[in-house]
Amino acid sequence: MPPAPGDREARRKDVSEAVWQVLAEKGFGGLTLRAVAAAMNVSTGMLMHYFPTKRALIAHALDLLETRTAERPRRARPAEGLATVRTMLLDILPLGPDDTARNRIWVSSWDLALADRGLAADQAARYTRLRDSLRPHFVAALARGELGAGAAAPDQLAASAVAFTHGLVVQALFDPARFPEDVQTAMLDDFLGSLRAGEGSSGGSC
Amino acid sequence: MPPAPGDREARRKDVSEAVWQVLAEKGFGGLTLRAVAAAMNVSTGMLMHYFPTKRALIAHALDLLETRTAERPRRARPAEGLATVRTMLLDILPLGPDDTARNRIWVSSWDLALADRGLAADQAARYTRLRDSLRPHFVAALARGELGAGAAAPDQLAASAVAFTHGLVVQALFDPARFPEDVQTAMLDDFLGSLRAGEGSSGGSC
DNA sequence: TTACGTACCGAACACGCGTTACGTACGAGC
DNA sequence: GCTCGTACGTAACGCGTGTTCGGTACGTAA
Repeated sequence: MPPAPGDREARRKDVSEAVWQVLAEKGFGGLTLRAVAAAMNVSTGMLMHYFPTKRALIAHALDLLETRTAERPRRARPAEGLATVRTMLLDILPLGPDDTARNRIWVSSWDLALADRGLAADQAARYTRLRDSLRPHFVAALARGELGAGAAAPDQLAASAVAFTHGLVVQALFDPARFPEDVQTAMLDDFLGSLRAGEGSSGGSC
Repeated sequence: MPPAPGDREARRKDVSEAVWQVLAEKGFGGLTLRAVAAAMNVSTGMLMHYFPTKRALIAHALDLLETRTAERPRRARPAEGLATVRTMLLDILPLGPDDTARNRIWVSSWDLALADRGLAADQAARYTRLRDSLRPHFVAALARGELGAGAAAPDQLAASAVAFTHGLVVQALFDPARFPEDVQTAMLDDFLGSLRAGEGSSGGSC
């Protein structure tokens, strides 16, 4: 057997780190074999030993993006219902450097995804999964009476929450000074508060 | 004086059309001089007579995007207040082919913008302008009592509305089957309805 | 007519890209 | 010992990119 068998995966992790660094700085449009190789001080030929083609490297980059998103540190899920939704959406917003980098890379990937049918389908599936992970908590919120009388169906609520959150992400990425952590949090709380629709928070006008 | 002086602008319009076509198909990542030249059956050298460098052509593409966005056909603005907000946001959503293409190109441009400091500032300024154009109508809605008691400040309302709308745009672009025209409209109406917060629609629980 | 400046083409340039081929080092197995 | 397969590095290839350079056609000005 050749050298250490575990080294292979270790090397791929090094490559992942370099890929991540390049993506954070230049986005997918600037993801190039030479840039990745330069970021880890190796030759481009070495990269090809671990990723035979650039398409493989891009696929790995997207995998890496999805993995790091799935395995990011998350807040503890409190009670059921809207509070959980709030926590999940807070975990998405670019409140820290890591979240900012991750969101930047996600947004950057949309250019590629919109031009490639397969990648677009992947992205659509990701959105579906995200909405599906949110839906049961909206169902619980409905059951617990946390939502106003005019509340929409859980599917639509989930889609709206995702829309609001990602739209806020994009604005915050382009204008971080205008959307610091507390502003983002306040906006999210107001959005969720408006779903509560006149019950609970500040008493009604009766 | 050389040939017709008006021809110059006419030619630039032709180039604009080709640029638009390329952008709609390949996004900014696929915007290349040869692609544009091929789209109008001319040589790349001809392009350089009207746009000396690619950076100039990219700048023109962004200008074109902004112009076509500003000059797109718009719905008539009804009364003051939330109804106007609704109309303005409906004008943004990808409800038709033209709006879809425009939104695709916008999203595609974010990859470039996030990697370029100047372009990012431009995009941030555009968002500021969009929020500013929305704010007075939220002010009017507040004055007319169209918003619930717990409504946030007009600036924040405008930012939230933009967030919701653009987040919905992105989801609709990637999954148009799941977000047809009526679903988008219903989601927007529900979002605006939740801002009304327990007054007007279905009576409170008193 | 001559001179000139513009519009445009076709070919070429230098460069960066993804990819490939060749060469070397080195540890494992016989 | 030798062989072999893996892990690289080096150098180059072919190609597409943005850009440049002569060259031609043509309408205007003198």
